Amino acid sequence: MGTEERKRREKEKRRELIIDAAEEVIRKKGFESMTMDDVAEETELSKGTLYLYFKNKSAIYLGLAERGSRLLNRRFAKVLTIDKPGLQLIRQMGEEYLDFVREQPIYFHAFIYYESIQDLEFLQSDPIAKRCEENARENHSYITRALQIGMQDGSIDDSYDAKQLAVMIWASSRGLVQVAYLKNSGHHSALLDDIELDIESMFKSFIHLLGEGMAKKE
Amino acid sequence: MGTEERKRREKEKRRELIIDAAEEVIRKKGFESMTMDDVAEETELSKGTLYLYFKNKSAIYLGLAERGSRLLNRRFAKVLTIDKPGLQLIRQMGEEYLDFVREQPIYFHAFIYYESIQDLEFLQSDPIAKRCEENARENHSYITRALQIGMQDGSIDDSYDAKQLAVMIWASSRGLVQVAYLKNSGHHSALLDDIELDIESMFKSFIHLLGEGMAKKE
DNA sequence: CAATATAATGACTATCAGTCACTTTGTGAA
DNA sequence: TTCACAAAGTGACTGATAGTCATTATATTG
Repeated sequence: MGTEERKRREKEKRRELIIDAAEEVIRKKGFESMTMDDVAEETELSKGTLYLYFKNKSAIYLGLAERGSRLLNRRFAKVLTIDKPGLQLIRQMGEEYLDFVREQPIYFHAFIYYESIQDLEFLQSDPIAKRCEENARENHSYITRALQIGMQDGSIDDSYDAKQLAVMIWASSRGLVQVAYLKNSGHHSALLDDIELDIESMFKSFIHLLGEGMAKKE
Repeated sequence: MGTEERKRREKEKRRELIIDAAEEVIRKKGFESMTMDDVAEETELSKGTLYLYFKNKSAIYLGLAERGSRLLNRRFAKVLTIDKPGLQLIRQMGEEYLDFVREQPIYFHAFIYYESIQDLEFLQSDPIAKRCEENARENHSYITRALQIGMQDGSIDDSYDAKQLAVMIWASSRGLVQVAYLKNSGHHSALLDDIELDIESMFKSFIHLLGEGMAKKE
């Protein structure tokens, strides 16, 4: 009988509901202020039950990061279906990343949280952490793919190593996007206010700069 | 009598000692695991006394960020004294940043912490937070200065806005440097391991890429 | 329907940030 | 030097909250 299977699916569904609730609580109270009691109330479960579905609070945050990285990957995958030069695809992915952070800042916060986890044991044993890792890998592969396309169509200098370049683009964009995140979320910074910069145009400018650097020289 | 002044200095000294202790505790136990009791023990003060010098635990972390940003600024200021083309100076600052994070990862962690603070009230009232802000501004001015030098000596394309470009360089480098930090600190990432990349060379490559992008075209 | 397994519960414990009534130390006037 | 007062220091206490576990409720199955 498919009881076994049904149970597994129901458990997965419940996990998703708990993550939904966590998202809702964070929307109301902020990321760091979320408590397990809040999530319990929001889900209408008891606190103890939460721990049947998630090892600890970290695991819930990780669940958010996993969901976020999945959503981001979906956007990137879509970009790859567009028929344009590789360099354009990279540009488009940058735009998507920025939009993503603006529309769903909670997930970006969860990424930051994920990266702050130092507990190796936890990172290697938890299946959600594993999926985060896989998602990061998938994300990297999309960027690499776009670069390879660009190298073939001549829009990107093929003397670079695509995989390494992908890491560079990913990491540096992350830095830029984080600035966007900081501006959006509470963290006020007079420096950023002063410099008359809407992030949008700065990001465009940055991608242009990268493009210049990557472009094939004659 | 200079009693007033002496007291002020002693208070400042004590604050520094507490930050020293916090650093030591973090070295032993990790950033997030530091407790006020730990710091109290390390300083051989009572917990209550800590609160006479720091409003709360956040303020101690902030103290670390302030110290860190001061040290980083010192490095950047030094670079500016070198007589080389602007583009070279930017390159050198990148190297310094990377070294800094490798040698003093605790401060970089404190930067991340600082950025995660959302409490506007606290950020605007706390004098240490103010100094962090000032340090960030100073840091930005060093990068801007190097860019301006580069624009004058022709090593950097002067069609960019120096201030805006400085933010872009700062933010993107931050992303790269963070990868270095992740590799060093506990956070294991199979993705980063797989791609045969020592950060050193990737960072060099990135600065080269930026350089290409910023370089004056004929 | 009874026996057993699985899921859910919430009172409880441990930890830790932050407080405050009390004690100790320092200062300056008599 | 001594006393009164102020400033600095203390640690037991409180409140919040992550995580546990003995107990209860529900589902499954022979």
